Amino acid sequence: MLDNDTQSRLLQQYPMLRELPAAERESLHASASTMHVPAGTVVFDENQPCQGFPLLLSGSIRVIKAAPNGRELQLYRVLPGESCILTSSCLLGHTRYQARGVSEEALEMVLLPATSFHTLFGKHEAFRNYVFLLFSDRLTDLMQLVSAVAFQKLDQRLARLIVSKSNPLHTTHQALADELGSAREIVSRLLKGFAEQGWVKLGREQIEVTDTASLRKFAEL
Amino acid sequence: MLDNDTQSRLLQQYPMLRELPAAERESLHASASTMHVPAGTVVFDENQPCQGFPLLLSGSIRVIKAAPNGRELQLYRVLPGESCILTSSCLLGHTRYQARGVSEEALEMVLLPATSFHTLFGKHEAFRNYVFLLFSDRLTDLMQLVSAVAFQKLDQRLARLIVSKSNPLHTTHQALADELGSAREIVSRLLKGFAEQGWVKLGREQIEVTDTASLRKFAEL
DNA sequence: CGGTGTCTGTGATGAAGATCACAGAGAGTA
DNA sequence: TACTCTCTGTGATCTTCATCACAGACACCG
Repeated sequence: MLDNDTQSRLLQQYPMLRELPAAERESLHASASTMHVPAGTVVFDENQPCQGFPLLLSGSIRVIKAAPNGRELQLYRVLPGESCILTSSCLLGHTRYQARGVSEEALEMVLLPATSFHTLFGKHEAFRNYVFLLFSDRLTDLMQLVSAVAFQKLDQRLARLIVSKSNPLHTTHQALADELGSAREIVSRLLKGFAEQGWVKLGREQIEVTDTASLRKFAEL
Repeated sequence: MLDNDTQSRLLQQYPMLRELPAAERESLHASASTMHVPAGTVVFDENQPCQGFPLLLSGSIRVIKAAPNGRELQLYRVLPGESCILTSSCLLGHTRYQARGVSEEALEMVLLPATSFHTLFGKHEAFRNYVFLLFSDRLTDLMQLVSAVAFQKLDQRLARLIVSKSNPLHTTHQALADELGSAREIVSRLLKGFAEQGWVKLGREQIEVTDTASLRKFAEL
């Protein structure tokens, strides 16, 4: 059961829920539950069956593939207002998770039981369309990712990653490496190169982009 | 308008169409058209808008990402009974193709106009579920592919590819390289290695697996 | 202040694959 | 048979990236 505050925040993050008839929304509120998860928690993991459909209110989830040797690669990131498409895939395809989800910051989310998800999905076009749009976006992302990993050099991928974030960037080289599926040293060296070009200024846990134009050009964006 | 023979073959390949009410099936048959495409044709290409929803009766389509330098990587293959999920994604997300589709053998297919697709999708659960299952399967495939490309060595990927095909394998090294997103020479050398292990026998446009067990084991299957 | 842990810089070394450049082998065709 | 294609084998070389091994830098905390 969701309290009033949560209900209104849910509607704010997921406007498509407004299109549901009031009765349906009521029963959604009744069957759902809220969850709080600290940062760095494994929310779901490879080969796990899927519990329910999460609606993120705050925080973010990194969806990653982990390699046996400890390296990892980020597939995509789930933000509030989105939902984990992997979960939809599990629920609809009756399969198991094929990747790992880790909370990046503390999460606040509403968990919709599988049955409610199926009901909503079967009955309401708005909900279906929402899920489908997410699906289709993720598919696009993944195809981009595949071709980036297969054909692009790491320096370009790194440049792209950096310009895609908000400017003074607070993160570690290791985190960037994990996002790219590479090793920390490589990222350090490449960043040094960028700095020598005058494109960025480096500091501890900080990267400041000083020449966005050149960096974008290099990233072929 | 589809003729009777085509209609029955369509139902054979796409059993879920049987679950549609007869009237709906009629109008589908009326609005759809058949298409024949020779082998090696680009059926759709990156950044193209999407025309309609193809239902494959025979032949197969390779869906690939092409790199600027001429190399390519196969994302997946569309077989009769399946449908191109990229197309669904385009139609539902109102985006453009993010990859290229090339007919492998001559294609025979039924093309459903976009409007019919949307009608079917909106009205009929059987059709929706079908599309969704495909979506979910592709997503799984793509995630596997990403992690293979990012973390696996080429020899393992090649081994896996070979054991996944029917045994005496008629294909060129170049074709295998294209499927893996690599270069022909590398594939040749790796195959030579497999042959030296006694796992395969090589001939012109032919690879015969002589020790499936070892090859599978090597591929970690 | 010193101690501890995390983050970063950097050299050395190695492995996997890409690229280039041909040579030779099969197979089809005039 | 000779000619021509395509397919395959193979060496040499180069780039990129991974890995290992530390050292220094910074930040926090007792």
